[in-house]
Amino acid sequence: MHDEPRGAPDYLLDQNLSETNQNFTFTKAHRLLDKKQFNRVFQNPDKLICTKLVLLAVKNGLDHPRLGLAISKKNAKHAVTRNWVKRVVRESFRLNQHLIGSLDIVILSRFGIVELDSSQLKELIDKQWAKLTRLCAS
RNA sequence: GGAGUUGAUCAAAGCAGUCGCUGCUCAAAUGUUUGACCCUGGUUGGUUAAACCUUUGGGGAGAGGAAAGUCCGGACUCCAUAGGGCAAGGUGCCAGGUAACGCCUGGGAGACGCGAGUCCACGGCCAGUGCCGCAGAAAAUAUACCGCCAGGUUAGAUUUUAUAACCUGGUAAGGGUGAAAUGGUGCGGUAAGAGCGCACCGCACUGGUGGUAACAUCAGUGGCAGGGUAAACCCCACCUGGAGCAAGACCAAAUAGGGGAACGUUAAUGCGGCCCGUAUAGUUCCCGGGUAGGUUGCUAGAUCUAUAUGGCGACAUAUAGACUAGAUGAAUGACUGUUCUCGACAAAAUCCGGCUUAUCGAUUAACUCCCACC
RNA sequence: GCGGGUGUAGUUCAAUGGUAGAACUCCAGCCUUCCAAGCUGAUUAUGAGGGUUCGAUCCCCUUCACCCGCU
Repeated sequence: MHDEPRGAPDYLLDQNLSETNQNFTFTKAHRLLDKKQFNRVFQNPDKLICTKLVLLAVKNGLDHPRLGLAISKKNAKHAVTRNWVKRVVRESFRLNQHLIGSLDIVILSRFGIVELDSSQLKELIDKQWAKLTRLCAS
């Protein structure tokens, strides 16, 4: 994936929708920023629940997906582990963003997420993106 | 060489590469706005400058010793400039340091250790009050249960001695209870005893010496004050106004800046313990309406590093140099290769000074004890 | 982030510094053909670690867990 050609800015990508001119940035445009945007997702979402995570998704009408995280203090006690979960999820989102449709996604943690190690969590999340896209397309 | 004591410094394991995140800075491009100029009757338009948004490229920076707990103390902001009294709370050997402290340094008393050293909420129950369960004679004005001793009466007895019971008096040595019982040991003394007397120890008072002081030490006097508890009320000395960056300020947008009722200058609110004092000119309830963001505060400071001087030290002063996170659903990660000893506790959120708690280790300085050798 | 509060049997609550108690629950027995109800009996606790005190649920310190308020 590191051999992808680079240099094409986003506004060009938006114009011709080329599959070859992808890049893998993660800016504020790719996040849910305020309470309104979060509430919109919590209103009427498509849910995908597995043992350690809950994913909520809703279509957003933009050209790219957006991500929001809600990792509670109850499930991940220390700030270090909360930050670790967020970073792994964000990294996976960044690398897989072009496989996901135009969705607003909120990810919640469930009990036991601390027991996973870094590679297990990454593998788990990588699987969820494809499932989620199929769920929302149907 | 071994065993220890006290500090100081470091600590995302290190190196290389690719992708990515948040500020800062430089350059370029597109766009928007504003100003000036040009063409023109006017508009459109063109040139140039500045600011802003977005994108691209380059450079550089980017979690801790505890960032934690929120246990103390400050800065800062608003309430009134932070006032007076009472209440409430805190601190508590002495001297110093500090912006301040419940912190730190040095010294003293006490306890522990062979020692280097360590620990220590360490004012006052002869100002007053309260409490001390059970047990015990008695738990605070001391008292007299068992004892011990003397005298008397009665019983018994040939008589005396001795014995038993009762009464009166003396005693605080001995006994048992308890966490705690009115100085300890020894000698003298006595009917038995007792600081009744003496020696030593302890205690209290007075004076001298050393020390800024806490205190230490010496001499004399008194014969002995008087239980514990103040992290019980309390007394004494000192300190403390309240709320907290979700404090507060500004901008844009929107508006209801409305209607009704009640209270009211001897009053209401600020003033969130109470009163005084003081400031403001309204305040409260009901109906109805609205609810929403952005910027700033936000990191240059009781700052850090080095040197010199003063001080036992905490620390202070002077000179030179450095700029070292500032996010806002919240930034430090992922992957690949490689090396080793296979990597603890753990993430800034206004900022500092401490304390406490968690913690794999590494380096280093000073000192103590033991063993061996010279 | 800032500021408050609470920890006692399995549950809900009491308890001047002096043997931690009540109700419900659970268990055993009695009663009943059996179950329920009733009666009798028994088990079970001061979040943890220190300190003050002769003696701490209580007073003080540290720590852990939980709850609440403020955009």
